[in-house]
Amino acid sequence: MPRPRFLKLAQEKQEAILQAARSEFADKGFDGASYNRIIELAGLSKGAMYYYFDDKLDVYVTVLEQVNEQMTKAMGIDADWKPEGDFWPAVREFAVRAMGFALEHPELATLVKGIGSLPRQVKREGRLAPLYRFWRSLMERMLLVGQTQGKVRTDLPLELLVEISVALDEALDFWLLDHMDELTEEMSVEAIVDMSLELWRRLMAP
Amino acid sequence: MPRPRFLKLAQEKQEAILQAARSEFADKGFDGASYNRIIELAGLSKGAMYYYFDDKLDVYVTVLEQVNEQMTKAMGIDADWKPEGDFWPAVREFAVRAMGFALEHPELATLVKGIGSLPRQVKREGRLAPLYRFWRSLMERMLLVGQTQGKVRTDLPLELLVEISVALDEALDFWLLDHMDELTEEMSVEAIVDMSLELWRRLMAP
Amino acid sequence: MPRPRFLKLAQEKQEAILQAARSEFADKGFDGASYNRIIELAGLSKGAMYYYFDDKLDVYVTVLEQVNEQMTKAMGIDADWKPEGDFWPAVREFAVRAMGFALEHPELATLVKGIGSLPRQVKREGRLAPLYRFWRSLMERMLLVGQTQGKVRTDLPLELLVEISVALDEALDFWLLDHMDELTEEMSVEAIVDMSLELWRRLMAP
Amino acid sequence: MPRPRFLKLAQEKQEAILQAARSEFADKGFDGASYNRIIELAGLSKGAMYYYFDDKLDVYVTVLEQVNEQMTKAMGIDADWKPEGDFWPAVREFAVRAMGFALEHPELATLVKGIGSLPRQVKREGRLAPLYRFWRSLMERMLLVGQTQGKVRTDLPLELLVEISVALDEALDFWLLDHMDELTEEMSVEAIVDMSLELWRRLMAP
DNA sequence: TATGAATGAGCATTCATTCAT
DNA sequence: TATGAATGAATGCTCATTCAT
Repeated sequence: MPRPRFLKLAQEKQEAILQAARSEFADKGFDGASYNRIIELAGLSKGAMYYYFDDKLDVYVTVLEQVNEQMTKAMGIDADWKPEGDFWPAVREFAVRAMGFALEHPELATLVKGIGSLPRQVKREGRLAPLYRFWRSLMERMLLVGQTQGKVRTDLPLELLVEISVALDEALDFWLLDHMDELTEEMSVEAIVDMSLELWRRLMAP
Repeated sequence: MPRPRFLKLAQEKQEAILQAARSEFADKGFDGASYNRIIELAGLSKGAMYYYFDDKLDVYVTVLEQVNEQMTKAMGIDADWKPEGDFWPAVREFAVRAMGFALEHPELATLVKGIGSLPRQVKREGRLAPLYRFWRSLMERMLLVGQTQGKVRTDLPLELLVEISVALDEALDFWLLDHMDELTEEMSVEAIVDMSLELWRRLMAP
Repeated sequence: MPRPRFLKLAQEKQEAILQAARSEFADKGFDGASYNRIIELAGLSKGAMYYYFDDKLDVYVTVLEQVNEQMTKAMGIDADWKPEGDFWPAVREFAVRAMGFALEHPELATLVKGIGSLPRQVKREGRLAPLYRFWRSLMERMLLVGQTQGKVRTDLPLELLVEISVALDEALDFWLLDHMDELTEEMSVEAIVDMSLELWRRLMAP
Repeated sequence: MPRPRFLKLAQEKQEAILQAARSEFADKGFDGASYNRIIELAGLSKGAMYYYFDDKLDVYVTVLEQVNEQMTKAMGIDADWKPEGDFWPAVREFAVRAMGFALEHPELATLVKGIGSLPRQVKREGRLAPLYRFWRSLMERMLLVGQTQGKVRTDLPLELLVEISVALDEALDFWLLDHMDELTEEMSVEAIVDMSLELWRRLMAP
């Protein structure tokens, strides 16, 4: 965790540092990113950065946590969120908000996606684990509610449903990122979401 | 491309070099792999390696090309392959062969999957592009045949269908890799393929 | 010397700081010890530590001085101590007490032994010198008394006698540390002391 | 071990590199020595040094091995050397040669003494172990011969005898190093050796 | 009195690549 | 054809100390 010192820094300075890290990590992924470059970009001395953060991973996690916080805040959810009322409409509402956030902050989306390619151990056991599990468990809880309401199939392992749901989501994001220019003109966020949900519903329907 | 000189080498020597590269790349991915280690493992001199190959990427691509060749050979397909006869049965036949190959050569499967996490530019523009496109276009041609036969939806862009098909495929592979131990005892390759195809069919059905 | 400020601190606080330093120095030696780690362990600020002590060496010396004080107190000797009465019995009494202390506080013993491996200059000229000389002069005075009583040889330079006496002592300590487990069961402290003294007597006898 | 490449270097170059390492290690010990400084002193690029040696420890060990070789060569002994004929005269002959070497190459003596202060594990288990054991076992074999001839006591554990023998030896070396100037004028090497042996004989006599 | 932010040289090591031979 | 010596910037990280507040 960033040492508390970091949190006492002027907001602008914190943001400058995190921005430097964010763009480097988004660009190159965790391994590819150069901590030295981040430090230089942030305009700090070596020592200062190690005064604020334990190490490279610490900065990475901090960046992701911040992104996560922004995202959940923007979407109005927390760690216990579950769809309420009818399953599919509730999910749709959720998806619209998520998509909206992703479209507004593509860099952050890229960043989050980077987690996927980390070695298992890192994302499953270390400081990154809670974050990694947050989204998986969110999806899991959603699917469970769906199953309870009889809207989601129960013939496959839940874990598999989560895995392919995440994959579908990523693929769609990817594709959208590539075709953003052409799309946003002719399709509304809502239309995009509906298309995505239609696909997901196909996979999950009982 | 490997300099022609490489192809003049004794088969065993070629294979020794590629084997070294293969295991390092499969283990660590492209970025993580150490070219030095590959060279050492291959048992030849620095200079020799640079005599045979342009650079690290060149070796990587060569390895992938070889894997590709093995794979297509084992599956009895070529660059123009298309399903013949009824769409879904033909696809199933294809999938069984693909899955069989992956189960027999998990290292090679890992290797191929590594491509996904390369920077776009590398895989879309450089020497890697043809390979990357080979499978995409294979999938594309398959889907086209499906559409012709009225078995695959035509309301979404073909490219999007390809994207999500690939993603689903990878997610399944990933999950299978994780649960191999538990599965192979109770499920046959065919059963696994059927489960996968059922999912795919859901997405692709008109 | 620790700034007088340090001595005005509450005893507990002083002790907490010294304890932190003691364990780090005992563990890693002077060079190997991290001053940062000591400060962190002591639970105070960088500035505070530099407010109380000049630098790393200052803390080290202070720790050693404290150990020395404890040790001399426990052994009931002071800077002017000399054996009284018959030489060898008096020395034996002294040795028993010393050995007892070392067995009760092995960490402190380790600490003291660390001095030996410091660069000459540091231990002979700087702030460490008095301490370093304390024990040497103690040994010197003991030997002088022995010579006066005709129990210690006079054919070699006193300084050489001191040197080999110290070396023998350290070697025995070392060996004892290594074989403590096996020994303490079968040998009493007194027996160990007798063995040590027998060796020393051989070297020193006229 | 130094990569074979190193051994193919021109003698002068090898020697220049080792000389740089030797003086730095002799001066500062293993931990204290800066590999960077050695490299700079040797006039090599970073990469070159790592081309010749695995790492810092590798260089250190190489230096010590070379010293060892020089020393054993100069003394005309090998790994199996044992005193022959009457014990004490044979030992004396050996000691004269050893002392001669040490007086001629004080730097090398310092170097060897540095081993003592390394962490146990390093000197007992790693690449350094053989060297460390060479001298101990030499001493051990000598003492065994002495015991066989009835010239060395058998009432104490051999290991302890070795330990205190080594310590005595080091203490004498130390002292001699300090008083070289005053001594060499008035005492011959032989006289010094006799003094040393007299001390050792006292400790070892039955 | 006391803080804790900041420094920046230093550490050992790895990297892909070049090039004279 | 083939070698292997050589490069030097780059890696993430630690260090004891200073100093404005």
